[in-house]
Amino acid sequence: MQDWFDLAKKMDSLVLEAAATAGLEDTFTADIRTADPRFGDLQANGALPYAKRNKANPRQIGQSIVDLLEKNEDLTSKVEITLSGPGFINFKFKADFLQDWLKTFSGSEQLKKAAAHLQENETVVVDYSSPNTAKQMHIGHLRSLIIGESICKLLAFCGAKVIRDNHIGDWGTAYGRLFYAYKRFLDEENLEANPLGELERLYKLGSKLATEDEEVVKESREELVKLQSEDPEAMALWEQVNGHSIDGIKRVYELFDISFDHYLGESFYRNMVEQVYKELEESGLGEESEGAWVVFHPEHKRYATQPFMYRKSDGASNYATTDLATMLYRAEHFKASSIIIETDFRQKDHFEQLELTTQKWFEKTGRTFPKFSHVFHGTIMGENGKAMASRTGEPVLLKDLIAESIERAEKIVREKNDEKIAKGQAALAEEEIVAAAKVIGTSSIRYAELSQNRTSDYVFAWDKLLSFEGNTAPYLLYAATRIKSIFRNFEAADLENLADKASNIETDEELALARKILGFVGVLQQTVETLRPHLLCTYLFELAGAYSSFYNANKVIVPEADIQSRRLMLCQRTLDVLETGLGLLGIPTLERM
RNA sequence: GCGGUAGUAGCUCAGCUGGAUAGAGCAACGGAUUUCUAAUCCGUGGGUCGGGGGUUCAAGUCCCUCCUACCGUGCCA
Repeated sequence: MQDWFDLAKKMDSLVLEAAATAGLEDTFTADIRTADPRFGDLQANGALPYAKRNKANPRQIGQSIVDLLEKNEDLTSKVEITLSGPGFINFKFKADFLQDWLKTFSGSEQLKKAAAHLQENETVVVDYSSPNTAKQMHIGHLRSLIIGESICKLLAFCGAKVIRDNHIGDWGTAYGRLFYAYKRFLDEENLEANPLGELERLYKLGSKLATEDEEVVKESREELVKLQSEDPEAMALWEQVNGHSIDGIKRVYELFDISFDHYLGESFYRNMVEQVYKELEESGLGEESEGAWVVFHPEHKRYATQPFMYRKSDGASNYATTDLATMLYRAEHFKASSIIIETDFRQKDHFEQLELTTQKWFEKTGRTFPKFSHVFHGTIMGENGKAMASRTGEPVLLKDLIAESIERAEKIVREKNDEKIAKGQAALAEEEIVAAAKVIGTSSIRYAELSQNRTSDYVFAWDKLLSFEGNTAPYLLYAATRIKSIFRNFEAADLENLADKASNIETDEELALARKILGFVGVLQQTVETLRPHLLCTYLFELAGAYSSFYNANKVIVPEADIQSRRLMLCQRTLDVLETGLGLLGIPTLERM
């Protein structure tokens, strides 16, 4: 039974085996996918394209495979096999099999253990969030942080070794102006209370003064030159500013319960740029153009003429240089088999050029090029169709966004609680209300972010984000809470080994729920392959829907012990998958809400 | 100019990389509640998948061509 965890994979191998026995060429692919529930659970569509390529009759090809599969008694005891339409092979799992599966893969630990082979032996460096220092985190930083963290959790769950690396922008040209202002206008109290706010204020002040006064520009440039030549005094100030900056950033991460393994910002790579210059020149990839050093890719339609500049005409490095050094460090020091960078879609060109360049550079120097993925996301739009901003035109700060979300959530929790009191139901204690509001508030922001296809822009609307209906975090949290509420009627011992005491699942709602639970593995795999968490969200929403339908139509606590056991078992498995899935999105469940 | 990402129900979005009669949620309308938490469930109506052409057994999905929005395109990151 263990090899049935990944149903699509199992069916794929069985169909391929049958195809080979039937004498089909090895160009045959099973093409397993989830089927429309009308037809079954899974379907194999491979007969159609194969027949087309070989000018054969697809139904005959399909029939020859079905005939062979039918001879496998172990298989036919589990699955109903039918051929239909132009040559689709449909598989419908029998109720006994659903039951066996639920019995075998019980509990989130079991799920995790079984999932751990999907990405085993992978070492993945994930670069996400990566804000610039000396600026407060605002709504523009939200997507990378939330999506990146979820990707990390997904990969780790599937058995990968994950290294969370925050590639902060801490060595940019902004420092000259910041230092100029810092030395003259620092408000120490504010720095203590709100380090990022104060640094941002100083940076803006320095920038403003520079536009008004040539002398400021000159002095700022001198500050930057001192820093880049690693003048001790400038470095000490930089260390101090950076320390405050990272403290401020971490305060925001704490609100989301996120932490990084490394903060290897651009500054970390400053002494490796010489090696990049040298190797790119020696390998013949780099060339001088208009006074700067660049890489062209003649085979590429656009990058044949659009340069990848890694050294400016004044001899200084830029972010291409540090990114190249970063690729090298991640490959050699972390021995990454895969590198993922999560940013805004506007940096697509840069990362395509980075990938092409690094690939050639590593090839010429005999290094192994890890798998590279630039995972990008669209813009969060305001309701006016432009990038999200507050009334003053400034981007909304993340700490304010979360605070408002929690506040709104608390209001709703209190309203619902008052209704409970009015109906004479058990009310939530004050701490429970506050804790629930915190979970609901932050989870709502997270889920709104993750449930969107990341490549698209999306419209941010408070009423949608905090809507407690539809495909939202509260809907899922509520489903989990109802399950736990049922369990509170039992002693822990009553809930053990339910599968052994259960009769066969039989109602439509029980069967539909069981099928949905089995679908988790396929969705997990697809989510990890495409690095698109919204696939998991869609699934969890459907799972919660299947549970709610079941809950409304089938009473769990009933006099018949065997029926009660099987329904409790379904509740347990639903909760396992729900908690596991929500956990991968960074969302904890609640006991009561 | 070149290139990228989008355009699917009134609104917000899915659509598993070419599969069977295009799906959800919200909003609208009709129903279910002596509750294992109704923050729920069941049902109804709603579509020229931006327009046009093409490829094939099969196109929302692929190729061409227009239209619209946002974005990138040599010294910011």
